[in-house]
Amino acid sequence: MQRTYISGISERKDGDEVTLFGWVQEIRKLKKLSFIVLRDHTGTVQITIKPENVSGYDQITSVNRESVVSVRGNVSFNSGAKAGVEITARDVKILNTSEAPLPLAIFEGIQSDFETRLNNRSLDLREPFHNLIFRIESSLLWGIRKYMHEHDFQEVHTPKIVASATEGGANLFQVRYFEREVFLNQSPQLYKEMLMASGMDRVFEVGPAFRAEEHNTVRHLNEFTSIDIEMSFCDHNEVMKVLEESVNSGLKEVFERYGEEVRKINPALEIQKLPFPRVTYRECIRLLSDEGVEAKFGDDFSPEQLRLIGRHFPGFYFITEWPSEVRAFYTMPKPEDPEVTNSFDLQYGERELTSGAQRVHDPKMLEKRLVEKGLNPEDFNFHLNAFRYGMPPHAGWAIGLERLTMILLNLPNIREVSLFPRDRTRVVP
RNA sequence: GCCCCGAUAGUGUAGCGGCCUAUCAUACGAGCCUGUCGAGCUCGUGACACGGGUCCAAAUCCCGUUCGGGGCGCCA
Repeated sequence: MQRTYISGISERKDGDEVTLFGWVQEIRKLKKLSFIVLRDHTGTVQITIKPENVSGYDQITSVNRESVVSVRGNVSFNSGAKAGVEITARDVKILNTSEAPLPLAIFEGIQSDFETRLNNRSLDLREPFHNLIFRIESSLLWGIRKYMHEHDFQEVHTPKIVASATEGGANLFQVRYFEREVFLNQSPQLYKEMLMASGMDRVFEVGPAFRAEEHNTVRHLNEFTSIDIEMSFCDHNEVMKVLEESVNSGLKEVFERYGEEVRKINPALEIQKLPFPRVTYRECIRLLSDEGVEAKFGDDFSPEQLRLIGRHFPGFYFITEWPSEVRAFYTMPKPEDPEVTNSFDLQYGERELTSGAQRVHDPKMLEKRLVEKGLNPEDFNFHLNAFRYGMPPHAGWAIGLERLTMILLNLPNIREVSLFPRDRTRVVP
């Protein structure tokens, strides 16, 4: 007995016997026969059940919606079913029943609140679109991973449990670690740099990052998936190239697999020609001032300002050469203009996707930058040690997988792209 | 952290001082009908977040609490 997926039925011949597994999405009970709409992760199909063909007819046709069943039956292409095909059941087994009523509306033409959906996330994910989001995310990541492997990047896994609140900036979650207090890492940054000192040359990591920020917005999560790379003997320009190429590789994979669906969800999305436009931070300030909006050098752009800038650059573009005030201590100053850095953000319209930069590789300069940022170099000894015995010049970036997927599908809330989102208040389920 | 907004059946909503023993849809239950396919029809089930106050009268107005949504700030 071999399982057939619902999407595979169309390849069968009329009369073929198939065995399907799935959920009962709908039951229509008539006098002389009944119909079940059966769903698996590949689609839905109508099952025709006649009392004379199956045993346990009454029990089968009175099962609650969303119960799990197996169906053995024959493919029928000439049945009058609107979909053009249906299955004439020979044997239906109830594998597990579902309670009723359901705690949220999935197939009733009613849009439940996101809150209700998240409280019942496993049920919510049965809804084909919600499910599709994650298959697309998986393809996207696969496309990026493929690019990394093809370009000689080694996938690594750095610790998420770390000893000290090191990097300044974002707040860390404190957790108990036996008799000590430790932290959940906010980024693999320091570790992937240390791997440059170990001669790994090109690494990438896909893993969770934790931010104890009390933000309450549609684009922030307190736990998200970070795609990180670090690369030796290169500057920011080379990793920007890696970034745009890998993003395109991810998009290509998505279009190959889910092109039809994605074009429906977000018709504006396309694989953009390389290179993506580059605009410097200073140019952005000028651009804003031309529009009559004051922007002070040394400040980050506000959402409002990013909206204005984004209007000039539909799609992907880089904002480069950020002032050192708004960049982390490890960011390399631009040699011929040290007020700014060899850094960049990848943007999509008004939305920020990535931060990256060439890093400081000289331990003396790194120490100096730590002090300038008000941090204590002592706390960074584990990191600085890696720089004392021959650290190559290097650069890298980090991109949020959820942000990227959200932009791709033009979704209004990043939580849609997280299976079980962690935000300011939600830690369950 | 600041500002604004909200909470009515399982789900999603209408109502915004008396016409509310609260609308509609969907769900759920009973039945009728029909190769159905967003099925149709009939009947039924089911709710004003919590606590206080104002008022002759509160789902409706006020205060507090809890929970939620959005914006900003913060945020590699």
